[in-house]
Amino acid sequence: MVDDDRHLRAVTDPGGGQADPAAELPAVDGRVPGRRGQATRRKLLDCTKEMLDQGSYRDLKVVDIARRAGTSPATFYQYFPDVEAAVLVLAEEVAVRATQLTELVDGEWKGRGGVDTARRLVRGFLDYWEDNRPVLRVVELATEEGDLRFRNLRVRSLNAVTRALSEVVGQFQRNASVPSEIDPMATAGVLVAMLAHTAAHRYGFEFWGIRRDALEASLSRTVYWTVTGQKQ
Amino acid sequence: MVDDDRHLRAVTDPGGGQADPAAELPAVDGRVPGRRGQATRRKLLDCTKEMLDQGSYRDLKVVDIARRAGTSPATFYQYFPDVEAAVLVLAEEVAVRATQLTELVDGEWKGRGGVDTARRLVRGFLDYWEDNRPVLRVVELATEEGDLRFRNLRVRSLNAVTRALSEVVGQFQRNASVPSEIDPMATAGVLVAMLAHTAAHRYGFEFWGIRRDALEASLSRTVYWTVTGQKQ
DNA sequence: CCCCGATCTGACACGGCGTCATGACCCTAG
DNA sequence: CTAGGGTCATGACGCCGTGTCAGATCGGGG
Repeated sequence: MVDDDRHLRAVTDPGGGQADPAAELPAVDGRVPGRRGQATRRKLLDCTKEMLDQGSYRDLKVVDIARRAGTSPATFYQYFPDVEAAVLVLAEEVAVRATQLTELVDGEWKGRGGVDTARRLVRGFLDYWEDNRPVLRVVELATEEGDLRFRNLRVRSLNAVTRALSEVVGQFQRNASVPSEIDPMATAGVLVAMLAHTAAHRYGFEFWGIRRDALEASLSRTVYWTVTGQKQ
Repeated sequence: MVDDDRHLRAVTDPGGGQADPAAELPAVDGRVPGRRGQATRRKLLDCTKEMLDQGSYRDLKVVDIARRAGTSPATFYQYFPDVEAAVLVLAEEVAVRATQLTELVDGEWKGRGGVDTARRLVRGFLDYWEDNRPVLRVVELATEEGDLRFRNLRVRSLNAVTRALSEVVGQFQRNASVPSEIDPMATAGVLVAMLAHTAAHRYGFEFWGIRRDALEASLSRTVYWTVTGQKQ
């Protein structure tokens, strides 16, 4: 109980390493690891990811990660307070890549080009999810379980796209194409929810014999209409 | 290892109790419990639900359920092979209530009435989720983790609504309101995904200051347009 | 080649899991 | 009302993963 502030210290006491905000200052027990330490830390992270690619989050044990990394469980705890913490770092890395989605919203939405923009956005979402499925699965999961760390992460990564989309909706609203009583942010949020959930459950759709083309088409159509308020 | 067929037996050997398909023949070790047994089983289920209402699924321990029910852990294992099994029964009960959603699709979709039908469907979804949030959370969770039992359950409950919606889309397609190259089932699936995900993350939306009214409005608008292919 | 901090790990206490054998309970036939 | 037999509950146990030490090991600068 006396040592209960270890994790806290790791967070509150940057130990002078705060200079580089990009490198998640990895906390051992308050110190910043050297070259060798960094390597093991990375190896542990990689192994965590590999395990996640294979089995479920629920069955992700520290022992297994350690074994796969060829170290002892104790070593794992040297770098992360628990499994969640390790996964959180992975999630952070994935969240950064979500910015690529925001860029897809920047494009022509008026007229025929709008359909293409919508389609590109849809493709981007499906691809992004495909590339990072295992980690995103956990983010979704942990968020739903009420974990604030993951929730904030999720909000941060989807916030940008949502705001961008909401912006576009707002334009078409001033245009009188979208009814004035509609809340642009709500609309954008709902669309993002649709994209995220569809992407997450894609293989569930294929189970019903629905191919990716058809999915893209339906999603694009709905996105385009909802955003622009216009028939394509 | 000789006894490894215990659970199997529970499933494959109805023991003559198959007459009532509504009563999930509860398996102890192959026998069907009597009055007292039924009672404890129910109590365990109820306590499981209560625990689920409070804490996360990950932290749901057999010990805690048993303690709350005022029995020993061993008793729990008399009725369920593991925690998942108990939750699955609860999920089954919730899934049955999903039929109420299908009924909401039956209604006038043409003209002004269609907007109301869409709105009622949206409301139904949000309410259904609100009423059964904790259990549905686990269904979503377990499905995403690849658990087939939960996945099938999820498919079964959402399948009905999706098919019904797809039916309506098909009508408007023959009407030439919806483009012929669109797959009705894909479209319906995408809409259901949107509704489910939005309902599941509703409190995430409120965090952004988006009220339920706005959410309903945006959802209804998108549903109506996508289904009917017509401006409201 | 030695030294010292950085890094790793064996050993341990703890707690939940799942499984028995056994005992308590209840109902009913005699 | 009481013994017998099935129903139900549980104490006790072995197993395994967690998280935490103290102490062993490593490896690069002096």
